Amino acid sequence: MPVRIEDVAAHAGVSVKTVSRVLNGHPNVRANLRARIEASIRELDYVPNPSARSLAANRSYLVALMFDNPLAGSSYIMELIVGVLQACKGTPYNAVLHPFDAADDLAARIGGFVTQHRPDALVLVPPHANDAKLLQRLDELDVRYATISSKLRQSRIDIGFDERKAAAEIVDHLITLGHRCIGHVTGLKGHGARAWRRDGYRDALRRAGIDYDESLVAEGKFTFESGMAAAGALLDRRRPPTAIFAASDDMACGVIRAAHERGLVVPRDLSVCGFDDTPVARQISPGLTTVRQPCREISRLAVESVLQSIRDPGMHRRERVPYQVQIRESTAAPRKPRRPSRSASDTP
Amino acid sequence: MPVRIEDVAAHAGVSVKTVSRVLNGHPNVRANLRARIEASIRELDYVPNPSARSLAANRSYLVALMFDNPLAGSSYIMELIVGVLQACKGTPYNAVLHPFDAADDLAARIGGFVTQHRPDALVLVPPHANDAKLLQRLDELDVRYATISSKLRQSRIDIGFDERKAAAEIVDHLITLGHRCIGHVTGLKGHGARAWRRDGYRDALRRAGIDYDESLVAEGKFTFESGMAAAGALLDRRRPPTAIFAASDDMACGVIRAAHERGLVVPRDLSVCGFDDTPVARQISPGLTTVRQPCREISRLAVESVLQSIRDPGMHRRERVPYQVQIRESTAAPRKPRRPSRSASDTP
DNA sequence: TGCCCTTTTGACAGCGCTGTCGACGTCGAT
DNA sequence: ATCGACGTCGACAGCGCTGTCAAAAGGGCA
Repeated sequence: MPVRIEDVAAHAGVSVKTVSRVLNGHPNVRANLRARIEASIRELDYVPNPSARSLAANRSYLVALMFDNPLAGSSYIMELIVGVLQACKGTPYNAVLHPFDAADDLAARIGGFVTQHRPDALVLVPPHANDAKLLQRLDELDVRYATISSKLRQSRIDIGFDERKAAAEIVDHLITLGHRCIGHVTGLKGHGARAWRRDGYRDALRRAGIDYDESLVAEGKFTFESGMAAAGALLDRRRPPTAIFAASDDMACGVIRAAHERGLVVPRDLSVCGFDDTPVARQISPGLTTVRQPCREISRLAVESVLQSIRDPGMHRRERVPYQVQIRESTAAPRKPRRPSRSASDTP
Repeated sequence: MPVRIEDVAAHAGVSVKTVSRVLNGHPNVRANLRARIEASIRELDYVPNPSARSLAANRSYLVALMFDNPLAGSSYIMELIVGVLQACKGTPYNAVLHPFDAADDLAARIGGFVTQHRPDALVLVPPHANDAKLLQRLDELDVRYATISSKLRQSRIDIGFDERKAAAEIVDHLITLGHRCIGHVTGLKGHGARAWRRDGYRDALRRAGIDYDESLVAEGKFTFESGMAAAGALLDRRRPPTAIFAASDDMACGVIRAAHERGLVVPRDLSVCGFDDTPVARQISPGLTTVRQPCREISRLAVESVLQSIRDPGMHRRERVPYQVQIRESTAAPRKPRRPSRSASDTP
């Protein structure tokens, strides 16, 4: 039923092979011939059959985005997906999604996965992107991959942004507002994001000459509940922080919940900031001050890079894309001035 | 490099064709032969090459989920995706995602899309699922599709849930709490969800003997901003409602923002409920009372059904899956009793 | 046992494209 | 003018599987 490469060849008066060359952007086709063939393609509305292409060329034209299964539903992944789709648009590549339990031994199972789906390229996000054994196995299997925000040097193609600098910048913002006692809720162990964001927090304190107080740092796991629990511990201290920097928006929401439960009003009694700029940051009241993580751009670049690396296997790329600090209403100057003596009247 | 069907045939001592029959679940293979072949498949770790299959069988083994482009990033789509992936797991089918601007004339462009990607089945969500011309064109092209929450009878396979009943139920909840003056923020015109949820709102009022007041219904578009604007209008009325039912969680968040801006505390001064149970409903403070829309199950059923319809073209299916009303902290009894005379003291 | 009909199995072609390899044309250097 | 080197193009086989169709095997009945 549909038009085949053969029809195009006949229409343009050339061999099938030459049409194929034009389709695949091969050099060594004279310009006028190329133009004639391209015209025929347009005229006949020809689109190559992906299955036939895959079979003959022994490529799947598939890019697999692998992500952690329990995280499915997070807007982070959705944003990444959008970027991946953008990158595939206009190429013969298609995106396929593969949730994988991080609990499983992925390094062991990846072989089966690859022979089954034969993706031409993989895009890995944390925690998979931080799995050294997995990356090594992929190298052995000679499968191209790009990582996103991996903490491993091992990955030849990695896209991310300077999370440490961003974290420092947002903590700077709190310091500029006048906060001196700033709590931090960390991310999940093993994630690069955890260390980078915490280090940024430290950097900002150091620059401002504020002592780093271990007891102001509470363990989180990037989730709402973990943020709530961690904030509870911080707020129940004898001398609670006037501001809390949570390493993710979800956790920041948990912090706000914990504050509300204790009768605190944000930002009057507590400034809160998050990280990621997920949709909830905009929708919560007050709007959450946070760092806009350029997910779409990151995954778009990751896909573009990894596709490029198919042609140029030796390729390396380590790109940090620009981010943006989003100041909203959840951060404000602390209520009490630093010297408690001045404000005796405001406790009723 | 990898094992081919030929290897399996040799190992089992049968012809390639018989192995193919087993792979595709054809009848007319004697049980003992089938068992032997299945054993060989397992032993050799054989997985059929999808491209070769597609080419020979003239099927793509692709299910396309088409959604509206600007909506990308919504957790609704992400949930649907998860369901689609679940349904594909264990089948030879793969899911591909296709964002499409609803603004474009999809009915005209779908032909090109289909010849390009050759999906075996489509899953359509609103607004595409409500595009009569699109569905008609798909029928002409003989492409199987399933719709999700379509308002059109035309669709032979549609999965959804009883949104009208669910809306009535959540408004019942407000009435039971004692609210009599309940506002409603509608969804976007053209969506079935808009009409169903508004009708449910009306049903509940009617059952409770409360007059339907047109001026308590404000136009929304399912987005945060539209909810905020609509709530603003309702709250600035001479006699503002004591509760607002927004037709989506995003809009409910907008309602809460509008309330905050007017110095109102939720739920003390205003009860708010939403619809969908997106992640934000859990993370916002106070937690949002809403209806849990079983997205994953819906899309999973949609895919299962549409794949089934490939074998049985005459198939019809119109399934309503169970939903759940999620009561959280954003709804409470109204502050002032209905008779204003009793409460003279509480205005300072 | 022999016949016919049904069920089970296999030989073969071909899906639509690309890789290989060889033929031909073109150009510059000798 | 001759030759080689390179650039350009086409014939052909074959990627790994399934559809078609015919052959073989089984089964019921006379």
